[in-house]
Amino acid sequence: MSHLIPSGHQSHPSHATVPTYKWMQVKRNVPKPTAPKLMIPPAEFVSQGVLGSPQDGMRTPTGPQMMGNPLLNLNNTGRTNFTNKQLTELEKEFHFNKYLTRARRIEIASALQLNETQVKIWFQNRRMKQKKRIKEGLIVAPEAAPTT
Amino acid sequence: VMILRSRFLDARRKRRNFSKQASEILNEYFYSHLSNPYPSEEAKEELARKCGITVSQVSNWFGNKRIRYKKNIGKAQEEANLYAAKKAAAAGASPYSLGGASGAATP
DNA sequence: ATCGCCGATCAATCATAGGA
DNA sequence: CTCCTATGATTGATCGGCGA
Repeated sequence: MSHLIPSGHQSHPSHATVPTYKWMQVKRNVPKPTAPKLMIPPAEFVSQGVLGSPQDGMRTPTGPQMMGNPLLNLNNTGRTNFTNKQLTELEKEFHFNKYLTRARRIEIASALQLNETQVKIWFQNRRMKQKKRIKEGLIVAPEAAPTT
Repeated sequence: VMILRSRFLDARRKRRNFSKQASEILNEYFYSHLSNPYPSEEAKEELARKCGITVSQVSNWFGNKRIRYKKNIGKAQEEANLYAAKKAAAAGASPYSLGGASGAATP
């Protein structure tokens, strides 16, 4: 307990201003402000994100920086908009294996035009999603699950 | 356009606002722990029971609350803060320990 | 030393509920 | 009923910690 005290302060002496705690200043290395152009070669449908967002912050570019594929459907915020085709394939693969091997990951990433990291992350998130669903009692439980 | 996609796939997105009382409980916890509004798993479970919602919903609520609070620092947020903080103190029935530590505005 | 996974969280967005 | 804001849920990606 020592890192949740307000930091600098700059509040106004008048009303009881609430101090600014660290969690309020947490900023993550959001992908990349993705710049200028927008291109959508295939008239494929993107799962979400079609609105235009204003404002965009600037974060330290030095980071995981996983992008490298110039032909990803990036959102103005830098977030990738997976196509239904990609999601369908990933979902299909997931039902086959909950975990991927390096080789399989490369195959899928290549086939779907995604980074290995994105495929890896997608599976990671997918596993967590399934775990959450099982936890909330929707869908069947794993298999050999000793309910005792 | 083909925005119809969601109609089926995201039907689950049928949202229902939490009860006024549940929101009250969540806000009370949030503002009384403003210095660190990250309830533990156990705390989330308790809040979930008291609010009659799931733990995931409690997590979603805090996640949204934190992000949205940050986006309003310097706005009516501080107002709501004082409001809730005082209210929580007055109620005095909340088993939550004041996490603030600092300020204590109780002259 | 490096890499994948987990658990939690972030941040942006979607879609709807509720109020003016 | 229409317009706009509040709010719950979803999800690609990040952060810190663990283990192999």
